[in-house]
Amino acid sequence: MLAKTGGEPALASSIHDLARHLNISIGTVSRALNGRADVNAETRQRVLDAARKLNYSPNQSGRSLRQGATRSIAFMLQPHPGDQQYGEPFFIPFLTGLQARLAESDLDLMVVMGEPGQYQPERLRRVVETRRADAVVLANTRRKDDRIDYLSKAGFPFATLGRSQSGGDTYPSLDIDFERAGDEAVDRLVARGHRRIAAIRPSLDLNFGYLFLDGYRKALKRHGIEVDPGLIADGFINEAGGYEVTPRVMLSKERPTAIIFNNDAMALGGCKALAEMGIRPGHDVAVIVIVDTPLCRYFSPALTAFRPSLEPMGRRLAEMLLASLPAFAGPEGTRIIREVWPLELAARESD
Amino acid sequence: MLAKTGGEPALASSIHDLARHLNISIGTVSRALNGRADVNAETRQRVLDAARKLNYSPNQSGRSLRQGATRSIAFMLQPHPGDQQYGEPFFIPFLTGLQARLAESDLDLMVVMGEPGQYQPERLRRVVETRRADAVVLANTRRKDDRIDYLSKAGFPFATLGRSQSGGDTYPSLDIDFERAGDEAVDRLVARGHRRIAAIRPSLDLNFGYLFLDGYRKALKRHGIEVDPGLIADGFINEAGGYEVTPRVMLSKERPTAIIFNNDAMALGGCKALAEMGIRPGHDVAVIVIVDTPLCRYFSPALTAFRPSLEPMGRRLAEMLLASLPAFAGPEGTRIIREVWPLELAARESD
DNA sequence: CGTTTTTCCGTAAACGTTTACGAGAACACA
DNA sequence: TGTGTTCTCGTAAACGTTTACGGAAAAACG
Repeated sequence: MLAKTGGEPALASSIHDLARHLNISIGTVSRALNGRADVNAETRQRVLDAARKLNYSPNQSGRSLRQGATRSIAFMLQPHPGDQQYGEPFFIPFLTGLQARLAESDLDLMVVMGEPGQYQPERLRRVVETRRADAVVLANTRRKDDRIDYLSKAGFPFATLGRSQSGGDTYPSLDIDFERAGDEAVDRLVARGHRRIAAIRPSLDLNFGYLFLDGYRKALKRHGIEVDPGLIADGFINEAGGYEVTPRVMLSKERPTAIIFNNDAMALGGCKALAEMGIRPGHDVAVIVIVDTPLCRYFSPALTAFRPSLEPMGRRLAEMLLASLPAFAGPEGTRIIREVWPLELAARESD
Repeated sequence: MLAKTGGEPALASSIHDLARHLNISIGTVSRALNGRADVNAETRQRVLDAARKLNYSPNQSGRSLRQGATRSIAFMLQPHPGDQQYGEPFFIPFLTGLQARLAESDLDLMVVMGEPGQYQPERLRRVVETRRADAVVLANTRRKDDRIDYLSKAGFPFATLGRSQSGGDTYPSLDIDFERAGDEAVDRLVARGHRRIAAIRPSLDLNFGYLFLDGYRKALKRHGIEVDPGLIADGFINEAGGYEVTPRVMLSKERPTAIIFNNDAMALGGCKALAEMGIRPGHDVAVIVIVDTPLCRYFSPALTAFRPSLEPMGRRLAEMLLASLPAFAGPEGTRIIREVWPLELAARESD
């Protein structure tokens, strides 16, 4: 058994303490606290005052047990594996928005760490089975995603940042329009005279890698440019991956004049490789990054990138998740919403 | 009230279901599950089998309520404020280690988001008062830290990554030896012939900024170099901060030949500023970064940096926290441990 | 065979809430 | 004054666990 939080009176006060202190029943105290109608105005005020004075706040375990709901939402943070892998700064603003919207509905956000590199539902299973959260938010969705399969089979409510082929259309999802971003990136490069455009994306089954490539291919086709498999490369989704794989496309028989990176970390690694080959991004080869981070802006040369609005997306996904929960759904009942948001181009120096 | 997780039989089974199914009392079921001695071996096996078959796992709310402990530890992730601020990739490997060690003691890690930029204990208060966690881990400790004051006054168990002047010596803490890193950075630069060495650190009250500067000053003094206030600058702890503040030291009356950055994001912004001034890191000015990230390694030129071992630190701080909790303390009772870990130099191209 | 010990299990209380139910008091209305 | 309605509150059960206690049966011992 862990340390009880009792001992210091300031924290230990329960609804019973309030009742005893006021010479009133616990039922009345609870009703007063919860704003029920059947309690005298003066009594309610006395309860509220006493609650403040005794520093009362409800024990969440007791409340959860009684209500069958924890009033907390879990976000699964899934680090990529590998040495010195610092993971996903990407998610901080998203989480900020998510948290903000949940707080408005008096819900807590808890982030659970996934096993680095393991996209299996083990950590998730723990949350679900011990009922630590009422719903889950997933990110880094894969094309075929075990976590989604698990959650839908278990009938546990969830929403995802990113689409997947798993689970059907049974859950809310919000995604960035990677397809359009890939398309527009090609458009932009072609308009600037490029015909040999390389694409570098993560090798994992991450769904956005496929979406990006779809857009890339579609745009090339529209411009009558044949897709050269030698200009498409998959690498591990970090700096090392970009570093390793970029030379491969640059040593293609006909060297590309532009590269689109599907990930900022890969772009950094890729630019490092370019530098070692004596190739200057922005001069000798154009570079566009699909998801912007501060790195892109402060790199030299500053990298042209497509930027999502992560904080609003966090808010929005929370909204969509709540709309899918029976307890929160508005008049029109439980709705499953799926949205795809465009990215905004941040034109800088590298293309 | 939120969606009950009941409905799908696979998830809803309680200890009562097991008891009914086996024609046995719930007390016996609980004892069997918890490995108590006073239960027949055959009975235990039957219970275990049934638990697996009915996919039983204990309801954490019920358990927490009864035991007065949640078996979960909260980590407070405190984002920096500001537009497009992607926060703290730094913490992912640390959290991985923390989580791993906690899991070994069957404890869950939950990350709670702090209000961006607000180092006040509001979000913490919520966790503490509703007893959602049994202890807290803090990072980004400030010199004077309201969160630490709050937790110690409340008598709530916690540990910190990073030291502080608040709260006395009453809590376990693990810190990086920023002082020594600052010292060694100067040492290294002096050995390479530098005498005018700038220091750029975060302007917030973050404690490590002070420790770093202490080491910097001490080393300069040892080498008989007078501290030039014009070579020390504080900026906001992100790329923009480094970008803004670096020109200031470079335009000092006598230009520095080396810069030590106390933060990788600030270093990135700083190098951007240098590039715009036509100053090449590694050629025209030496650059050392105190806390290494993949960015440092893949930047061009690769930035010499001091690297902490974050994952082991996470494990270690979990260990220290557990040792301070009465319920986990070993035979020697409750111990408060404070440790400071050295950094390892990753010598690269920029100095 | 009687007594003591051990083994095993059931009973019930407790953790802190919320809430259905009912009852007493006050009030309105005739 | 009698009856019905409205306010306000207390009672008690329930959520799913764990655990102190006691008792019955079995085993050990003389």
